[in-house]
Amino acid sequence: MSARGQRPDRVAVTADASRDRLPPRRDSTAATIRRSAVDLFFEHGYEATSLRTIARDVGIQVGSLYNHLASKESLLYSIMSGIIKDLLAEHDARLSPVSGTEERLRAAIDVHVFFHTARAREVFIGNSELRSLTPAHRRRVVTLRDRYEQRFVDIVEQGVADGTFRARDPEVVARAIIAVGTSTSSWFHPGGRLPLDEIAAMNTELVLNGLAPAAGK
Amino acid sequence: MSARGQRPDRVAVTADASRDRLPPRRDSTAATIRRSAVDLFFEHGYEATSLRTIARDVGIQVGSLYNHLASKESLLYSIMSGIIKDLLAEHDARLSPVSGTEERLRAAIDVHVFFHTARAREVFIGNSELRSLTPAHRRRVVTLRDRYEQRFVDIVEQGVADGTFRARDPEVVARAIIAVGTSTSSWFHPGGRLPLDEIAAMNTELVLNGLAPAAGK
Amino acid sequence: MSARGQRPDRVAVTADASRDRLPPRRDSTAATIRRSAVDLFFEHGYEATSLRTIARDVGIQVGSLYNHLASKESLLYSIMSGIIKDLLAEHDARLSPVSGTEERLRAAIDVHVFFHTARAREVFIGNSELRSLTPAHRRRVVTLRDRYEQRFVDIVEQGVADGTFRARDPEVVARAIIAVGTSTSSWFHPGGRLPLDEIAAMNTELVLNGLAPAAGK
Amino acid sequence: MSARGQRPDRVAVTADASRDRLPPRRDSTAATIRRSAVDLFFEHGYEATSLRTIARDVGIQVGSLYNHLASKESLLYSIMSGIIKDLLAEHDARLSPVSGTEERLRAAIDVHVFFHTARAREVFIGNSELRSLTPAHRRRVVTLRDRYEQRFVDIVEQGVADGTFRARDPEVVARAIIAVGTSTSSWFHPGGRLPLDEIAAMNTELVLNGLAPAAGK
DNA sequence: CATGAATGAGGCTTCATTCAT
DNA sequence: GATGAATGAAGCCTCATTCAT
Repeated sequence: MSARGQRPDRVAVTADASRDRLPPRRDSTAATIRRSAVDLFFEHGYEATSLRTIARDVGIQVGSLYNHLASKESLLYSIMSGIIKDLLAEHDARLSPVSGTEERLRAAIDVHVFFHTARAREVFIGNSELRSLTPAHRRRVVTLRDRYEQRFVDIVEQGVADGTFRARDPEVVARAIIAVGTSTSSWFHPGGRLPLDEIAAMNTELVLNGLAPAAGK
Repeated sequence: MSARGQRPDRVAVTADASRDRLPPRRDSTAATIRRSAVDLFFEHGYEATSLRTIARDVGIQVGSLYNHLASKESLLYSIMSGIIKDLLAEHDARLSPVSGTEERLRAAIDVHVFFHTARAREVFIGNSELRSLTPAHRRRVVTLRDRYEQRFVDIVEQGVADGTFRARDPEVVARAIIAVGTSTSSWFHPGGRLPLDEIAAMNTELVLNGLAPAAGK
Repeated sequence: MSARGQRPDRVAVTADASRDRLPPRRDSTAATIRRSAVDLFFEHGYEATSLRTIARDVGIQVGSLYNHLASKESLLYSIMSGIIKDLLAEHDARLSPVSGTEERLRAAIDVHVFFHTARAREVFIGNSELRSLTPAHRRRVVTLRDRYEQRFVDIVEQGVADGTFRARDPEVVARAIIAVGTSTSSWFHPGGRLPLDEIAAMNTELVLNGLAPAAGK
Repeated sequence: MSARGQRPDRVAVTADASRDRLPPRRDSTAATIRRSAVDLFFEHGYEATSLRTIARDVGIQVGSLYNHLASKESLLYSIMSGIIKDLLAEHDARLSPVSGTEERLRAAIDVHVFFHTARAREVFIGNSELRSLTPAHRRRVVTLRDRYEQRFVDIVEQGVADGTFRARDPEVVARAIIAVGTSTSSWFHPGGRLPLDEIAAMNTELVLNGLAPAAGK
């Protein structure tokens, strides 16, 4: 709960790596499009955002977009699958060296909150635009999301098994934990009344207390 | 935590009674439209739902819709403001006779979870379509939502004041509590592995334990 | 050119007689509709005026309009044929006692200008909405208009025959005279810089001078 | 009044040259749209003309129109402001070398009549569709029209000042002159009983006689 | 790679008209 | 006579997508 200050950037770094892969030249048009799309999908929603708007934001003509993407939906899919893959990668990278059950849950919540805040717009899209995906694409994204959720279930189950936690149903609890962290990203904004690491700490505390075996009624 | 079985219906009664009337015959066209809209907005989103689709679902011509509504947006607004008003009413009705702080929080979580599950589709719309409202309408809905959130903040603050709860920041905690309950409605479906009242109980337990003063570090 | 003050009302009286024919009871709904239609057709044009707007102006529902009219077009036709019939009647009533050629032209211009100003809105509609009539209705209105125009041609021809006027082509001149008077109604408004009878006098003077045989080059 | 035969073409040249080019082949789509719109607005009026109809006339899809115009109203505005600007330019070009007051009025009437006849459809639109313009656009067109009218007022005032004309009110007279010329365009059609230059001559004669100082009463 | 024009479908909304009550 | 709801057509405009240049 102490040295939390340096984490946000670490999170952000990994996250955006995918964006400028092999040729680290100046910003490719494709990357600019992706960034515009994230902003606009976040602000107005996928359905309410037209390719015209994206093109205007990027500074090219609508037709030119098709040199960089196959369809509007494929653009959404690439954003949605990208963000969840990044989240999984971040989670795994951060959790792999941690061993104690409680410490693992702390770390998991931590990554979750910071990632959701650092990349709030993409995460928001990831949570709200599932309906607009092709069935095939939707299935793939849902699979990734389930995989992430399972990470939390595993930790809670492990904790229940080794006596660290007390929980009637690890799945329900895992979802509650995720919801707490996710919801933070929807109202937190930098420069507000409280700094992010303090909010994260409170969330963690609430959850860990809630799971503490001694506290049972 | 005991006699929780009979509550769901009690909750649902106030608001959508018309929906589950026994003879599903003649209902006012306006009510049918509203019901169709709720279903379709929930399933495909407001932007992705066309009035054509609603009209087809209702069984009238598109133009005929305008005998019952002023615009597509006004339909959305009436749904969104309606659900939050119902929620507030339900909360107040259920909480008014309860006095102990912990009991009040229990009751609040209870109403929240059951309401969110009984009317999951409207609630979901209420949480995701703010962007599609007119600025004026958006402001009104946000005001109502803030009012509801404040109910939880008040309870937590009261609990902190009288020593029932321990919380560093009542606002953050209130939001976490709401998020836990709200999120349940997005994955729960009747007939699943667990009954709703059990899930609600687990959420309540998690939260109350999390706030228990004894559990402090 | 002297006692012109009493004429406007005389003109107006005949004109509106048709409106409240046999039962001089309180304003029939039909008359109210007609008056609203004249105002709205004048201000926004026939095509741009919806029956909804007329109904709102009258204070009834759209459907109720059909208790008083057969169709939107028939409403227009009744206005258009009514105004031209009134104009013809006015012209004939005023001209019948006048005998000298120049005096007859003076009187004709006079009636024309005052009628066009007293009932400017209907006249404007009569001049601009021919296109919106049914072919059959259009033919009838055009016939009436031609009949009115012929009144002026007759006077000019008579004047040319008896040496009062000099004109190469009476038809062209007659149309010019009518145009001068008609155009006045499109810019004149009571309370402006000049009173109507003075404007009419100037128009008459211009035309009579233009036709004076002595003035020929 | 002498060599008037060659003028019509001179008048028409400036503005609509493209319309009567010999090979009626490939024209820009934008120009084709404009031409269709002029024809259809003239024949049925702006409100009664749908973009559907224009598109069909041009031979493209309705949506494709929007590659060439911003809105239906902007199309109307471009036609209306274009015609009055052309008229002003034509007037100035033709009047600039003429010096005598009477000669200037002759020339002005001449240009007016021929322009109004050569481009009768656009002029008609310009005179009848003001109501359908945006307030801002309407203001701009009205300003241009006032400027044109002022040209005639100036000439008449000059004539009154130097004794060439006799007129009680130059503004009223100027409007009468314009009305005579404008009205001609509404009934004249080539191949009729009289050639255009003869009609124009008669109008000019009527007006000049009407203004002749000797003819005073 | 970018452009500009075309497509065809569909968006929300308004219209005149009809008709049972 | 008035009402309110229904119809079916049509209004203007925007959309994602394609393709020749």
